[in-house]
Order: sequence, then structure tokens, then C-alpha cells
Amino acid sequence: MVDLNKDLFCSRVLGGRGLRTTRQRCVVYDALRATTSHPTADELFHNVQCTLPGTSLATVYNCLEAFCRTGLAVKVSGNGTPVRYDGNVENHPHMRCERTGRVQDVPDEVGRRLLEGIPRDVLDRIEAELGFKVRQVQIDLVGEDLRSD
Amino acid sequence: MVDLNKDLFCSRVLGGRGLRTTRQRCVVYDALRATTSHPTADELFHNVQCTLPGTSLATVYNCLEAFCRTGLAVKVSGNGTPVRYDGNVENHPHMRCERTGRVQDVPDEVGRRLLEGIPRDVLDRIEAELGFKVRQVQIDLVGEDLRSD
DNA sequence: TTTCCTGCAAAAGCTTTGCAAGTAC
DNA sequence: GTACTTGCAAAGCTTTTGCAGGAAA
Repeated sequence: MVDLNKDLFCSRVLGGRGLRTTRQRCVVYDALRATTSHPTADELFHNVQCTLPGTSLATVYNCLEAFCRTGLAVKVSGNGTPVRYDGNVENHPHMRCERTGRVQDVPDEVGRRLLEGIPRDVLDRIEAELGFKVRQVQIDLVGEDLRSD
Repeated sequence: MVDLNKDLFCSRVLGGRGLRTTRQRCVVYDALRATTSHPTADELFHNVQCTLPGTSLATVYNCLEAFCRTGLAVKVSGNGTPVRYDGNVENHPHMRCERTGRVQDVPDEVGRRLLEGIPRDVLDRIEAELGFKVRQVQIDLVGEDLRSD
């Protein structure tokens, strides 16, 4: 109904994961990809109201769930704070502010250095000796954003 | 009322943090220290019913909140799953099973190697250049526990 | 005796679900 | 046409809060 040609990219991405292309999904996906601020479902919901008013919060959750299920997004952990979502599924370290709960990406080059510090053989040993298959090493720098507010 | 001599240790620990020693807090603290399984508040609640029936869930939350506030415990993040608590406040990496949500400690020696892989100068640069004061480096090995159930 | 803590119940988030109507394929 | 999605509202969980009674210091 809407001009989905505008969202050809989105359509390809979603289709590639076996998901139907709907306006809502395109909008949510675009909003998620457009930011590096790791929004919560609620933040995305408000965001999306500008583009496609009427989209419900439940739908935003449904979309995000579908994205996570198919590897188009990941959940970013906070300790008891609302779940945040990240449209960048490459493994990269985060800085998490204890005060505000906000999550930022560590700059690429620096992040790479952190991840490279994890010795591969240690992970292999963990699998061999402890029976735990490591799929992802998640590094969170927890602290305080001295520049926020 | 209760024989707190049994809990002299607990009393010292709590007192040292400016917390009053109550039966409930002792029991919750003991239960938390007695395990390395990173229980949820609800798990602790059930656990505690054996020792001190009548302890309410709200009290368990209150206790845990007090412990975290005073540095006797830390919250362990799950992505949207219930918060888990850790009575071991030393910084140590975790293995988190995606399937079950369970969290285990990485064995000490191995954990140390992982943490040592984080170059100190990178953290210093992050503070200097990005204005983010890193207080803790949290490493989570996310994957699958091949031995569970 | 003062201040802090507990228990209860109720409320407050955040997230999921059931179902009828609508839409992509 | 069929199967999947949406929107709404309601339910489900986890966690927090207000308040009166009770206990620690």
C-alpha cells in the first residue's frame, strides 16, 4: 500500500531472513539502524510515531523480537534496566553508564583492540574442559559518562 | 531475638557497611554467599523460606538492594531476563547460557587471563578522550552450556 | 528511644499474549 | 487464498513503594 520501493533495501534485508516486509517493520528497522544510541523498545516506539503514527508498542516489540530471532538485531544487556536493542550485530564492546543506563559503542579501533586481547586458546579450553561453547565475547565497560548531562 | 552469635560473621560484615543486622539479612546474605549459581531474587526467596519461613519477597529485594548499594553484592546482567545477584563482588568473567539464562563463573585462573587481556592504556585513553570513566570491565562469555540438562 | 527494617498489599514498570481484522506473498 | 502481522487490550512478570508494626543500636 505504501511505496515499498522506497524501502527496497529493507525489503531485501527482511526477505533475506524469511520475514515479510511490512511498513511497521521497515520503519522500526530504519529507526534502529539510524542510531547508535541503543534505544529501548519504548524509545523506538516514540521515534516511530513520527514516521508511522498508530504503530503500536506491541508491534514494536514484535518487530524487535523478529529481528533478534533472525539475527538482524541483538539485545544489549542492562542490569535490570529495560532491554536495549542494537541494530549493529557485529560483536563490539559497549560503554554503559551506571548513572543513566545509557549505552554507547566503544569506537571501532579501540573496540577491536579490546576484543583482540581475548586469547582464542582460552575460549577453546573453556569449551573443551567445561563443556561451554562460547559464541560471543561480550565486553562491557561499566562506569560513568563524565560528559552526560 | 534470634541467636545472632551464630551470625557473628554476618553481623560484622553488615555492620561494617553501616547496615543493621537482621535475621532476614543474615539469611539472605548467607544464601547468596553459599552459592556460585548467581540466583535471582525469586530463587533466593524460595531458598530462604527453608531457613526463615515468612520472609517476604519484598524483603529479599530490599536486602539485595541494600547489599548492592553497599558493595556486598552485584547485579549480574541478563538481557531482559530477571536480574541475577552475585555475592562475589570481585570482578570476574561469567559464562551465560543463551538457552537457559543460567550464569556460571569462569574458573579463576582462566578468568584472570581474560581480564589481563584488557590493556590498561586503552581504558585510560577512553577516559581521556571520550570522557568515560571505566570502573569495571565486565566480560561475559555468551554461548551454550553443552552439559546442561 | 530513635532510627532503620520488615511484611503486606498494592502499584508500577516492562514485556508478552489472545484475538479479530488486515495485508504480504 | 493462505499464512503471517498488526493493533488493541488485557494479562504476566519482575520489581518497587507506602505504611503500620517491630526490632536493632
